[in-house]
Amino acid sequence: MLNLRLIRERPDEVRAALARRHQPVPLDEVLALDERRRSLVQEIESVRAQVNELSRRVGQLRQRDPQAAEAAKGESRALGERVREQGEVLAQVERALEERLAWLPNLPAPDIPEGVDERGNVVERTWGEPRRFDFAPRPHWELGERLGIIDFDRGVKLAGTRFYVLRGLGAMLQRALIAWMLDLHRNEHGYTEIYPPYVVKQEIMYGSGQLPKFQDNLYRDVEDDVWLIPTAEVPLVNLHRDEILEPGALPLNYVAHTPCFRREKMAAGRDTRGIKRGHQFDKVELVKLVAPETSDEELTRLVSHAEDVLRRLGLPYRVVQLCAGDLGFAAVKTFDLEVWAPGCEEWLEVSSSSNVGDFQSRRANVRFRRAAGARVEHPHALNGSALALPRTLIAVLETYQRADGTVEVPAVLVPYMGGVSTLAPAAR
RNA sequence: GGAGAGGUGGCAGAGCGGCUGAAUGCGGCUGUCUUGAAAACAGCUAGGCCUGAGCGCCUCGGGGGUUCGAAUCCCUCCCUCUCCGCCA
Repeated sequence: MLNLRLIRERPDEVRAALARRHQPVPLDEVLALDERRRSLVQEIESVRAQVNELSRRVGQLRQRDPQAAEAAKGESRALGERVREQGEVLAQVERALEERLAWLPNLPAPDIPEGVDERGNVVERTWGEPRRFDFAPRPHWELGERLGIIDFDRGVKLAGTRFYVLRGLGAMLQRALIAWMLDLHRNEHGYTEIYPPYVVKQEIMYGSGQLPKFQDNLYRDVEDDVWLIPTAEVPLVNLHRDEILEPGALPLNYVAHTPCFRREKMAAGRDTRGIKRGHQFDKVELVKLVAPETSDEELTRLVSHAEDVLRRLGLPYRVVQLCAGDLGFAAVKTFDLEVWAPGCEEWLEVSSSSNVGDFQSRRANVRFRRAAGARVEHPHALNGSALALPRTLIAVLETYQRADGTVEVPAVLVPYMGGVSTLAPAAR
């Protein structure tokens, strides 16, 4: 949610910033509705003040001068009627305004690249050398089936297209990755581990910006009106909803592992091969709530924490900065990490880290105080995947495969695999 | 799921339908005193809205209603607690 006051006071700046996204935005409607709302509020409040004054007088007069009291009552009643009528108009205007406001994306940071879509993204740097093979590396769907660790057919049998089953050492390898990543972020990067609900109420989805715009991509239980989370970012960002954080509470650093559920309506038909894009996948997510002036440097730190995972796994990757036109709805600035998958021969987005400024804390009504008695402010929020499991799994399998079709387990994961250091076909 | 009790400020806890945005206590902040601290005393101590300051408006779990006027009465939903049932 953008600050309405900012839109009102500096509409041209806001308009210019939003234009960089290359999407139409109904800013003029917002301004007109705001104008209308303010004039209605003024009118209603002044009439209501009169009603309050009259009521006070009725209270004083009712013993002393019943007749005058009755007169005041009549006057007040008429005014009250007016307040009610105008109040309904105001409610309509406010609903319309909130609706428009809810659809406005965040303002891109001034220092990010210009661009219309992903073609405008900029590769910041790369790490590691893609491995050279003296045989033709297989894609993970072949490796997975030959090893008996990825079962596509039975996934479809159980839940339909875009679902799969991990089996044996495949399931174990994912679990090892999860446990190892959580430990890394907790022990070395200073995050607090959270186990959140995997379903949330509607207003929680609104708070992190998933609703109203991305309704089509969410799963939902209509009977209880709860929504399956598409990322742990949703519950984590809303953890302190409607709270005023004590001085000294920031920065808050959270890590959570959750499944993520996405209907992928917008990406229908894309990436249908393998486990790159499914309706259900696991992810280890990092979320920070920080003082506004620190959020830019905190983003750098967050990205480095995600990078650390790839480095320790020995997986070559590149850091991509998103241009203004490719930025997510809530984001101010975003860096993606793309890992090299030698089997399918593409760069896979395993992580996306964003500074969202106060966009989410405004929507979720999260506030903090710098000192006792100081005014309340909205903290900045940041989120980043570290990492998304299926794509990490793809990179591990394809990178560490051998000519005979077995796969070496990266050294850091062996202790988490109960000592297993090789994925082989017969293994259970 | 059934029965009962209850939801008021950071916490505890009052509140005949009218000067109660809310007594009182605790906690917190500031000041006096003190070398310093404690104690004592005094003051302050919710959030939000608006041509931004005006003896302005809103909020006592959410929403709706009655009334000139609702924390206080009515309806409804949500949540918490106790007991019973069920259960990973």
